[in-house]
Amino acid sequence: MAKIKSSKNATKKETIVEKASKLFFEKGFSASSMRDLAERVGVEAASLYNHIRSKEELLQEICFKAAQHYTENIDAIEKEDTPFIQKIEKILRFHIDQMINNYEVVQVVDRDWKHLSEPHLTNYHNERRAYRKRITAIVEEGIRRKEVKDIDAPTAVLIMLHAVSGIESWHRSVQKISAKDLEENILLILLKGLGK
Amino acid sequence: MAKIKSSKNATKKETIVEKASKLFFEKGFSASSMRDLAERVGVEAASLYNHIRSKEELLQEICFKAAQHYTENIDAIEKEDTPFIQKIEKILRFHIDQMINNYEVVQVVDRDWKHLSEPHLTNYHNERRAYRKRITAIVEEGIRRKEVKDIDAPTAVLIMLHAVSGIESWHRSVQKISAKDLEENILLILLKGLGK
DNA sequence: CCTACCGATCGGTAGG
DNA sequence: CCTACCGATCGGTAGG
Repeated sequence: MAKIKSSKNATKKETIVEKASKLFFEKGFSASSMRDLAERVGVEAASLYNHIRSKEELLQEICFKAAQHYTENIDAIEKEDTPFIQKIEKILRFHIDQMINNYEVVQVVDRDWKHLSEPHLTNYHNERRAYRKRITAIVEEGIRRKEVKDIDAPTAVLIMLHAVSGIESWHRSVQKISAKDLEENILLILLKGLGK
Repeated sequence: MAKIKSSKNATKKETIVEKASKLFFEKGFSASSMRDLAERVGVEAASLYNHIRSKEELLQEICFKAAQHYTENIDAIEKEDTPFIQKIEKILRFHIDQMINNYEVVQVVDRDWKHLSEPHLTNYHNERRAYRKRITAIVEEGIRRKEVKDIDAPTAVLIMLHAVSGIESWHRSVQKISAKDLEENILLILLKGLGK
């Protein structure tokens, strides 16, 4: 409930992780240097290591915090007693919201999670697979109840999750469309299709 | 027409670019070293520079060759005298095919084009925008002719292009679904929607 | 195509 | 939090 948004009462480590998210988003994890990061934080590179153990720890923080956020959301949706097509809609709305309001983190996680080292790499990979499986189960139940078209559920999940990631480009564009309109358009396309 | 597919009569430079595509796909452009690449090609790192000018030239080759391929396809589709909803379907089929049969290149281009230096970065960015605009124009004409739902066309294009990129995960998965079934499922979802 | 090597930069540590 | 510095690795060149 207590959402801290880059405010002054954030830990120094939190500040570092936040600056790292933006840096990694802009340059990618591998092309980002600790000296780059230190400059943005406003200290010397060596000083960062009083708050973090390594560059990779930053990536771990980013990836697993995001994963936890995703898990909490799917927990809540699974518990709800609503039609399955509505659960799918809520999952989509959550991902759209994340991509609009937390896109640096989302993009870094999607693009750079492969740079995690073991055992974190395997752990993260498993979390990712588990998350997709839970969404797949919801889609499959939706199909069984005739609320969803008879499609291959894992394929549908891949499309749902990746279609939404396209909004990243929206941030850089002229943004002639509002965030709300964007959300409704995406839902319309994915739920009802492009064709008339 | 003459498609050479990693055959023996490829130039040494072509071999290097091909190996680079796979390496960049696996590790990302920035995390790939020329010594990595040299080992895969079977020579010393210094020897690569008899065939290429720099590491970045490899990325340029990959990005602009792909861009040319995309442009040729949209050229052909624009010329066709078919319903616009069919043009959209053909665009989708082209991208699905690329993602299934040429996924290393597609992924490298999408993930690492930002590491191009000027003036290539701007050139590539412009080509990308122009390509999307041409697809957007097709979607808009489809809407005008009532073949396509009345949606925000740029948003639809973002979704189309990114939804397809989700298939990359399909490669890593168990592949219980065939390429043909995958293609038909994607088209069904994007053209007709998830809902029943 | 190789050996030998360059300057630059990297992530990270020691010690205060 | 800083100065000073480490070994490793990077992209790339010289010269044959």
